Amino acid sequence: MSPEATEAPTRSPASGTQRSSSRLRLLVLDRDPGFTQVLANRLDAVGWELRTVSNPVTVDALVTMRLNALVLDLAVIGPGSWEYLERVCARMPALAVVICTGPSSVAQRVRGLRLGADAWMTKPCHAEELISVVEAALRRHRRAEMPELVQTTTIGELTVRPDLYQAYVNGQSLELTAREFEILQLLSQSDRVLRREEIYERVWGYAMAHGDRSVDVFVRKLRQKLRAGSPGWNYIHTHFGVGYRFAPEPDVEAGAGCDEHPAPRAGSALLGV
Amino acid sequence: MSPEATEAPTRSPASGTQRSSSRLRLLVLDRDPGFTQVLANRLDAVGWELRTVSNPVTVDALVTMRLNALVLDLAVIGPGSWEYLERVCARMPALAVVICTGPSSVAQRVRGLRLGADAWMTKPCHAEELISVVEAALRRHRRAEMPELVQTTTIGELTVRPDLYQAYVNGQSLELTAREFEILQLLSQSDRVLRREEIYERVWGYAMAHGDRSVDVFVRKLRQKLRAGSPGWNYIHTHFGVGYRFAPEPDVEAGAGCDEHPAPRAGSALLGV
DNA sequence: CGAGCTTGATCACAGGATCTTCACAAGGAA
DNA sequence: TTCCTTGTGAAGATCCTGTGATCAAGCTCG
Repeated sequence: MSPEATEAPTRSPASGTQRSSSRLRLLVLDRDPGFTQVLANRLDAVGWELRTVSNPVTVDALVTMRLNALVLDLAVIGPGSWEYLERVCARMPALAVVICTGPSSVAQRVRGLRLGADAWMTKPCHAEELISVVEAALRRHRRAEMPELVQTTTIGELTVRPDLYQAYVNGQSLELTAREFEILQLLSQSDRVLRREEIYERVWGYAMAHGDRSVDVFVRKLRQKLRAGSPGWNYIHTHFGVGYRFAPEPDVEAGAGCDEHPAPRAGSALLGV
Repeated sequence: MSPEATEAPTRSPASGTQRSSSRLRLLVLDRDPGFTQVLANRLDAVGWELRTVSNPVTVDALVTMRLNALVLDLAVIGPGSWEYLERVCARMPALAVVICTGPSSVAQRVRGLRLGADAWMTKPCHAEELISVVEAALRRHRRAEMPELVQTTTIGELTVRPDLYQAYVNGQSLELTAREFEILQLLSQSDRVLRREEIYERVWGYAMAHGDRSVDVFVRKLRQKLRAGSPGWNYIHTHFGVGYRFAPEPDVEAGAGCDEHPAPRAGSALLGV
């Protein structure tokens, strides 16, 4: 087989970005409690991680927060806000910055945008609109950073490389097919039991027909290849009547009595539907 | 054809490969002559290529224009403007879209942004501000594309020269056409598997139609020329069900004991939503 | 302004690789 | 035991990619 399929290239691609699949992190620098509260409620529903601060924050502090987006009221910064904005944008080019501040002149808005802000909203404004503006800005960023999101992970003897759409054991490719890889990746990313319907829907993209055994068949193929490449390990566990769970465990071949209940990870199953 | 620059294509596909050098192309769909005139004067000074149209334009027509940005007055489209906006954004994800229209409700603005617009300006507005908003939207793209080395690189026996828009082996030109070169450059710059849709979008500049085989055909032509110029090497690898990956590898033709190379397996994307 | 050449878009077909589907065996639950 | 769920193996249906050819559009050169 072709070398590339057989041996995992050594170079490490995905220079791990921090913002993996976690929730979007947004900081709001604003003093209006009412405004931030409304925003908080709305964002909570959307699932974003919101942090609100009403006093100036140093640029370095912002950096350590690993934000995805920043909503800034220039009034909070006061004089020197232009320099501040410029430094923030220069320091974190990948950060989505939305200025949300009181009445301003055209010249001011132009200046803000030229310094690196992605959008300018004038207060008072509707929370929903602000959110969609932030979303629009993030959409661009995400598109730009897509390639960075792939991160190779290693669990047990297994190495999953999304950039190559392949899994390896000791640098040896498992020769997974597209679908097999997707399922393995999905399973390896969650440490809970996944129902067949869930797996099917997330991999195939649409609802599973009643009685469809595709997932079972693929799990079998996966186990086959995993066993071949990494004998002595058990990766995919069956939860009778529920689905499958991924967790690397050395085979307790010999009489070791208790083989059961392998570490009930947090948030075990979802229980019956 | 001359080995060197097939003359930098007027504009660049989204790949931004050479976008940096060519003028930005902007289309304004608006009926206000005064407004567009002011804009024209201003943009002329900035060096952008502006085109103004006061009647609806089909999405396909927009695609052929190879735009960088679009400023749209929804009033020009009339009923069905939402669908229009949606189709435009879906078809050209890399296009910067700014809605510049009359008075609107919060709900309308939110809807527009959610459908894919990058920004929303309310008329009447200042030309200078509109320009800076368009710039802000474009900035993201360019930033994403900046990292591209306008620098010649050599991999395997292959030398890619963006400055000449051509690839060489032993100083011998491969006589690639513009599009062939763009694809080769894109592939050679990333060391991961690229899905066809991704390749298409970054080279052609808009979304790939379902079932389009263009990428395959070009890859075939590329392989042909690569094989002709650099026999004994394998550059583009197929990942069944996923796409292609670039990696120079000497052909392990002869009886080397090792088995065949049945195309590197690979998993497919994480489903594209 | 037209002939001739180049480039890019589509098709149809062939050979494989991958998925689905089945029927049956094996393992759990009651 | 008896019913239901899951593991297995295999065959046929599908889907995917490589390839060669055709056609339209754009450009160059007379």
